[in-house]
Amino acid sequence: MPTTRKHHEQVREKLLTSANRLFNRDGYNAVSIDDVMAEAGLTRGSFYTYFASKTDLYAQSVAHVVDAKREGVNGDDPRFKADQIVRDYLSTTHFDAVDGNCLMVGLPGDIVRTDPSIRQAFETAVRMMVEIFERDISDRAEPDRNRALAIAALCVGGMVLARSVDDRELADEMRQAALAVALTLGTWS
Amino acid sequence: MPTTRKHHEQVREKLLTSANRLFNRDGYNAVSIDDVMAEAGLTRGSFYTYFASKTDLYAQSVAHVVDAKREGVNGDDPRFKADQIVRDYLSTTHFDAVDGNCLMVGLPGDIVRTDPSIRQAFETAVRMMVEIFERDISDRAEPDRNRALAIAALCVGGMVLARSVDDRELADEMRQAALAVALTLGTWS
DNA sequence: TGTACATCAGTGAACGCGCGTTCACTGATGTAC
DNA sequence: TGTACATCAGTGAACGCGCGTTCACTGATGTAC
Repeated sequence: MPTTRKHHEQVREKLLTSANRLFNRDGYNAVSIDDVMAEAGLTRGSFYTYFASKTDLYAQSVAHVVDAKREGVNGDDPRFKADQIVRDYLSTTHFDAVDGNCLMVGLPGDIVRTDPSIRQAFETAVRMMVEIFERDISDRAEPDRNRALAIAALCVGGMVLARSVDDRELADEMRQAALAVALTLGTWS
Repeated sequence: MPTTRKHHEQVREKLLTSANRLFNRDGYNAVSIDDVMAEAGLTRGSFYTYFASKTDLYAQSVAHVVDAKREGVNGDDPRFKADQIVRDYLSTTHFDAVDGNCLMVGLPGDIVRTDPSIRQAFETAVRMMVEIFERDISDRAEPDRNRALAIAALCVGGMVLARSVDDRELADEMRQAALAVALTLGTWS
């Protein structure tokens, strides 16, 4: 083999990480293939050595985040406890798009509707989140699954709404309300 | 005046209604100006007689829905009671995009971020919704506003997630969980 | 009432731009002998 | 150890398409006289 498999895997990894950050920050449409390649110091031509298409890159980005999360979930790391996930998700850091791990927020509805591979990637992500929430809901007397699903909806909806509104104060209020109610639902506060 | 002002207003109205349905069904990007004009039996050229740009059309569409809702809100029509709004929002009808009134679900994040006029239109919409929820929460003992905000987040998040997932069963589960928890929060069930 | 004119909705071709995708080619590197 | 070869990452120009936007022009209609 003229170029090593390891090298290929490293570059792919790097591209996924960049894509991840860019997609989350700017949204699917606003990120061009040039942008992603440039972050890795490459030009557009070699993109197709790594991915079949832009939607493929997106789907793989989602899967990449999920894989990273999955690894942490079974350990003791408090970052992967449900309440911390919710706090991170609805944090100002994620809101200001400095950093964040939810690709859903930036994806236009038309692409989701068209591409089943993306929907499948999201599905895995959603299932994992809901599973964690369900597992970590402290008080098990009541129907958990509904609450776990609702917490996921609160996170995404809270962030989408906060980001869609012009007034920063209203945005913050929305984030904080979503967070407060989500924590209550999980009986984490 | 060679062509009547009334005519202008009628056509504009028709375009907004079409745009509304199309945007909601297919998402911002997937709807072209041609599509909107075709629904009114016109060709693309005259679009700019009515709107300054595509984003202007979008912003006005949002405002149009808000105006329509606002009229109904103060009457006795049960369709404008908070619990019915939530039920409609999280209904299968809205999910299947046969009909629906939330333009937020179909708008890509990049456009929201770029265009302040759209964010302002959304802001008005969000404020109105939250206001209705707040007003109609039956039990006033607890902090209402947080709950009202959370209900809005639940609606949007529930629908976005349901639409982003490949498995219809999971999608239905998500919708129903969001609905159930939203109704509980409003103490409407 | 009838005629000339001004206005503006509507037309459809053309423009321009962004961007995903393709392609012929280069050059570095690992492998075979 | 050294040399020829095959492989494949990487390049950058070019293609093609969709679509928002512009523009010169037409034609219908309300208004002025």
